[in-house]
Amino acid sequence: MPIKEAQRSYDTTLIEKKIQKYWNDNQIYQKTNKLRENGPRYSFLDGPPYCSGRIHLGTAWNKIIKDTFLRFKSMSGFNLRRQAGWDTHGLPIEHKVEGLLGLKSKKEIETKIGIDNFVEKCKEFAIENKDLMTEQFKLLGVWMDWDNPYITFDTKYMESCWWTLKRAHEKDLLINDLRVITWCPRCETALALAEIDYENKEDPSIYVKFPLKSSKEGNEYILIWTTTPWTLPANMAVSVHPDFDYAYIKIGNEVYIMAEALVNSLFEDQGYEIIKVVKGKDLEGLEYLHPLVDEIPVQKEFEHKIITGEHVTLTEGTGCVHTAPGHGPDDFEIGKKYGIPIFCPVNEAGLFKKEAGKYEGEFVKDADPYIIADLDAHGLLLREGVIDHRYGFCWRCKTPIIYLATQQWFLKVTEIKDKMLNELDNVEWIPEWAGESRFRNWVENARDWTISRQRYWGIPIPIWKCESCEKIDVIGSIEELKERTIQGTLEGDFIHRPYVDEITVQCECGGNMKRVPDVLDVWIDSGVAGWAALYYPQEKEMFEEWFPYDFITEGHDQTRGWFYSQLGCGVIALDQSPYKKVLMHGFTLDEEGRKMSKSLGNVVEPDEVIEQYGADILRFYLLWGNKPWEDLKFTWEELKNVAKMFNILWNVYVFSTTYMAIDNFNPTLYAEKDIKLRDEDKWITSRINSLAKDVAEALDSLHLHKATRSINNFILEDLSRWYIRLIRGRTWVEKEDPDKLGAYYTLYNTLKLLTKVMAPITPHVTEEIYQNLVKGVEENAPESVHMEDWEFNEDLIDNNLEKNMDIVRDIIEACARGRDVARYKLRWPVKEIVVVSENEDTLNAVKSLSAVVMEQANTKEIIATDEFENLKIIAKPNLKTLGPKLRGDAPKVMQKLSKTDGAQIKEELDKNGTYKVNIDEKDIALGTDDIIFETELPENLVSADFNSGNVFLNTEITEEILSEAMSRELIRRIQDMRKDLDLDVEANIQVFIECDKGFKQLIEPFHDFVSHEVRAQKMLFEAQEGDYTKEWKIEDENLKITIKILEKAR
RNA sequence: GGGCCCGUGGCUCAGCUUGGUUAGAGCGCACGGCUGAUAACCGUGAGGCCCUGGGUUCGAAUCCCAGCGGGCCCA
Repeated sequence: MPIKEAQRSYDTTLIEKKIQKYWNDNQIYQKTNKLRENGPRYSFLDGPPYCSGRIHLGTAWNKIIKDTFLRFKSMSGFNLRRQAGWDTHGLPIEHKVEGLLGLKSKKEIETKIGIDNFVEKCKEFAIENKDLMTEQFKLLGVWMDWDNPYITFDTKYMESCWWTLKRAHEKDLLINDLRVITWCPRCETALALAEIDYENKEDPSIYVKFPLKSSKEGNEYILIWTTTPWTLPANMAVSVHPDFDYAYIKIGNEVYIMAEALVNSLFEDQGYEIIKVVKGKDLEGLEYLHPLVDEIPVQKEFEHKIITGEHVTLTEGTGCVHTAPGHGPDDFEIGKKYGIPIFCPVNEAGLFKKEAGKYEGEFVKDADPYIIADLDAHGLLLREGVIDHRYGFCWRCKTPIIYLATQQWFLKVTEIKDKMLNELDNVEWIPEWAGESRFRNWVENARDWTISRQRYWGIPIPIWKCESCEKIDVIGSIEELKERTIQGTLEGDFIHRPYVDEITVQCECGGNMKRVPDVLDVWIDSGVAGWAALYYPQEKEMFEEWFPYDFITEGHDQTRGWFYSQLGCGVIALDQSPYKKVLMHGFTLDEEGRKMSKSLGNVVEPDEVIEQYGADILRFYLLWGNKPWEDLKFTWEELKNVAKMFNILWNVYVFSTTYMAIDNFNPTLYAEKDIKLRDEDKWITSRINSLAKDVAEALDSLHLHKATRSINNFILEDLSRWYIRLIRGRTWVEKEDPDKLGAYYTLYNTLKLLTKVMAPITPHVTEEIYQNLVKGVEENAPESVHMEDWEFNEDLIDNNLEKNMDIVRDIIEACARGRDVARYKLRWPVKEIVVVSENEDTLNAVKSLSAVVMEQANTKEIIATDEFENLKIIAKPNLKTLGPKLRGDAPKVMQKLSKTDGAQIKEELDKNGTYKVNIDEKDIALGTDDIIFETELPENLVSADFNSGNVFLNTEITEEILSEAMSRELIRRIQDMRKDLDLDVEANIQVFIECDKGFKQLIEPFHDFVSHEVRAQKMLFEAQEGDYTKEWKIEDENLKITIKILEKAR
């Protein structure tokens, strides 16, 4: 099957559909993997996207980076593991399903439809979304093991997760503790730090006076500031910094205690008097009255004192910090230190409990105004305002989080932190700062990880607690569970809630152990992916082959997410980091640099882009627009730009196949001796091999932007703008000419290597070209470009030739500029071009590539020299010095000089230091300062600069030149007419020309040349009937051209 | 308040690691050219306090310090 002429236009949709079908029908992905199965292993772990329903541009980018790198690795001979992964559990799906089922609260899940139905529904939803998203990824051309992914709800996967928890327990890293943690009152569950989003929010900002007990007159107060009035019911103390200065200030009849440094910021406009200043530690132990004792009777039972703590700052507020150990981590810590009861009158739904007295039943945030009003009524509200500040929100339901003291399960990350930091040293980060600075900083500040969630759709926490002796056991496998089960069945999806809740196991003490009803934080789910995806430790073989992973890549949000959870879980389970190399990539932003979000309405869907431009163009663009680790502003304009480049590539391909098809070209039929390679052929061969080398380096180091930019530059500058231009004439030759074959042969190999180089980035269009071009003629070639080996020939790289060509291009461009200035058309040859440069490399370049220069500059002769002798040197008197000296003789000297050859004057002046002028019988000696030399271009010469010199073009029009120029003008007209007729390139014609005798004479010497160029079997200067006649004007010549078609288009 | 990243023509970005001729592309704009790759393509031109201020240096877009602005993460 020979090379076929390509479709005229680049139809991405058609090509991509066709190619994807080809891959499917022929199992190309499977065959490609099989081909490499004995190669060195390279393991990759897919960060599992959440099954939310649709992929967005960021997820697309993520998978495209992965796909490109992995395809490159595959072509480089590696045996890959590239299993896709899916994150399925957790709140987001629970929310969606709650919505679908019309449930309004957590309670309704249990009361209205039951946990079993709810969990089943969540699972269905996840599967549905997984399938939808898989299709979307496939449209992008992403090759992964889609048929065999790891899924976090898979029983075996969850089993590995349980094992991890057991490991944690064995190492004493799993604890149950009362702590203040971040809590979502909407979802009624604990949240980990990684599950909190920060956004700006308006809150009340109030200053409250707490009356001091010791005050005799009842007019002394300690002043506090808070933005969460609802935490005041739980106030148990006020913290001051032991070393700061605190002032007693008097305003009117009242005395307030606050940090001296902040007095002015608060009371600047008021008259105040500082009575005394004491250290914070002097205030310790002072008792005050809770401001809301009337509303909250329980508060009467507690003592309220001033305590000291280092956490107090002077950045805002009063330096006296309202302390509620039930509602703040710092407060909790200091409360424990002072033995203050952890009073928390708020329940899991964020409603005040009975202990909150008057506020019972109220949602905390809604109680703010009542509390403020009550404070005001007691005369304890000093000031009230509004503050706009950053506040944490539940990352999925966007409810403002609150802090609550609850009993939760934790992983003691603080104890393994050092080990994690150590392991970090073994990981290679791209860019380096992502790991060395950013991630390291995050790990250094790690806290214990709250892993229990009071929800339903998740991996059940594998902790069983004895009803009699309260001992806990962590079950690490299904086998273990089976052995110890007293009650419950281990069938179906027993490992999920609610079924697992019914399984009770035997305690050592003989008692009955029941499962702790929590599920795990979803970040554990993905954190264990490294071995859970390999079903370790239940199965060992795959694990030994593939673990740890050579490479992962995710967005910078995963610093606190997957990069972290994997490292933590890895150190807990296996004492090591599960990954060896990480590329941290950026986010996709909109054109203004804003995050893409539904609320802003600026979301760009990958499908939308594919529809308009195709997956390949999207892929190339995403890897081209920016460095991978920087955020990418998505702009349609830039996409258009990339599309343009592909159009040009396609044009090159069309051009090539057009001629190769006509001539039935087959590169396998020729030996070196049958073809003639010109310098430009060797040059483009060198360039494409250089490109392959550069791209290999760029891809391997994940500098993907460098790869795409090199490719872009090669296609536009080297291939399209230069090489195709240089070989045009040769492709037009009709016979079996070694020179033409040289061009085809080179073009063929260049395109072939280019498809390989681009295959990882744009897998469809390269496959399309490969299938026609390469598979058309090379029977033994692999079935797919993606099964080709990534290789290039270093021996074919000729840096010197590349450098010379650069110089020559520069010179040819300068010639074009010169012609432009002289209004001398490129179609008209020039008599001579002189390249002048003092740079030897430049002169050598011109000499070695003179054929290229002559043809492209369209000149009859080319001269390279270090000095241009044809310049006319003009000597002029320097009137500044001569005027005063010569007075009346000055004009005479001027005249004399203008008549003498400047070069001669210069020569004499250089030799003797003076030049003598004879005027009116007397000699006047002129010194160096007296003469100014100027150079002038002789007539018919035009000059232009290039990087390392000048070119001079001789634009004198001789009879021969005019003759050739007119012939070329004529050719252009006839070609234009052929195009009007939409003739096939190889169609033959007859041409009849009516014109002046003079014009005919000019054309006569080029009769054969013209006929050949326009494929005219006959060209006569006479009027005859034809298929198409058109009148033209060339310069001042009027003529009429008639074409007669000899062969109809095929 | 802390950590990290970014700041280069109107727009999108190279260059910065390793300081050195005149800071490069593309888009857009203006002008010109080409016409068998042609619903394309090519060239020329205008357009830059390289965020600001200090410092190091013979020399700074590049290195150092401080600040400003933006982003992400955290407190």
